[in-house]
Amino acid sequence: MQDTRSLTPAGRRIVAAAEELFYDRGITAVGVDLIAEHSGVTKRTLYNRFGSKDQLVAVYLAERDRRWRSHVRAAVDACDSPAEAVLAPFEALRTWSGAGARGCAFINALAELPDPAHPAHRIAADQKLWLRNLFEELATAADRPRPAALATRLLVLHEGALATQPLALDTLTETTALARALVADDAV
Amino acid sequence: MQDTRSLTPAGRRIVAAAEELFYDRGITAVGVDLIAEHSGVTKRTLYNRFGSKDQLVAVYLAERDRRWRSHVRAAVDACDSPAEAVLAPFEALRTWSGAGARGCAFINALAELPDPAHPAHRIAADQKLWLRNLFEELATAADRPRPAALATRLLVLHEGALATQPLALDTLTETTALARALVADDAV
DNA sequence: TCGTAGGTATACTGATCTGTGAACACCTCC
DNA sequence: GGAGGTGTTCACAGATCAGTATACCTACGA
Repeated sequence: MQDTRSLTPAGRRIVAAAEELFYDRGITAVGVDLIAEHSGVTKRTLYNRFGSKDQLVAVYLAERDRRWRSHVRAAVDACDSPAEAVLAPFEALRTWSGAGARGCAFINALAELPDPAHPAHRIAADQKLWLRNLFEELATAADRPRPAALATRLLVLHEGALATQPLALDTLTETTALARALVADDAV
Repeated sequence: MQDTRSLTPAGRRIVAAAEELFYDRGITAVGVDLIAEHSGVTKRTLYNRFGSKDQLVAVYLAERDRRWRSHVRAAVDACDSPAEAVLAPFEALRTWSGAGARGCAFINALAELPDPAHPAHRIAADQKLWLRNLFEELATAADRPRPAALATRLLVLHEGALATQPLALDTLTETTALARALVADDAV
């Protein structure tokens, strides 16, 4: 859709406020008036920029997706070995959002917007598919056997750690350990 | 809270309609008028039984939790060996809801109701904790080493399979295979 | 026979939410 | 100096939603 950097200053502030409010309080629970107020902008401007709330939701998810991918890519680039790079998304998850333990923004969005025709569905599905393919690429680069199956397993582990995040069970360390074992041990 | 069997006939129909509608379309998106209409009951009766929509949401989640636990227990009891029983929740997940691929009702509820004071949070957290403890009990009964760590890993796998369910990637078979390997192989 | 519980029918209140209309101000670039 | 893009102010429409009020009906047990 639209790129954030091509937006006007007011548009960027709106997206920033939407990112925080939608994620923290839920999409349906947050009204456009609240977003306008938090971004110091009139509701009229919001509608002039984005046309509808649904469009703003799509921009919000696309922007979060963009930031997340960039965060993961940075973690991958920071790795020394290809084997270590396979685990980079888990390291990225650890450093992504310390306090804001509200789980995955895309899974949450799907929960609130059941209509498959909503643009949020494509964005969410694309994001997970992207991560799965990244896992497969990294596994291939690290010369792991059966990279496709390994990628699916790592994706499930990743989403499981993300989904159990709001439960305050501290599952990430155990999950990362298991992922490391999966990547290291060819037998499993 | 209230047990379903202690409810009046109209009350049971309301809970049944709420279960279907809340799960399929989302809690916030479904109004009390729609639930009353689908259960063939007046809105007045709904409020006489449950007092508020929040209360009805809590009853809905508690009832789904009860049904899910009973489903898992049945799968556990149907197993021949203790080692097989550790994997029963994954088998239960496979036979739980074939078509309704909307992910975990409790995670979805948390996404829509961010207020930690809402009764839904306690119910959801209790459900995941119950599953984790069940995994630990089953792992102990099957004489697996480090049952606590294994239970956490199996919980993450379970939640990961559930979270990726709406994405239509068919992750459950791969996840079950990994869980089986985890239970079988003491090294990992 | 009478009271009580469960339920119906219908209209209504008050709040909230998305989205629009119209007039006006500022700034930059041609 | 005019035009167009950006944003403001403020009122308002239209819809939806949670929850209430009032009156009435029926079955059943003491």
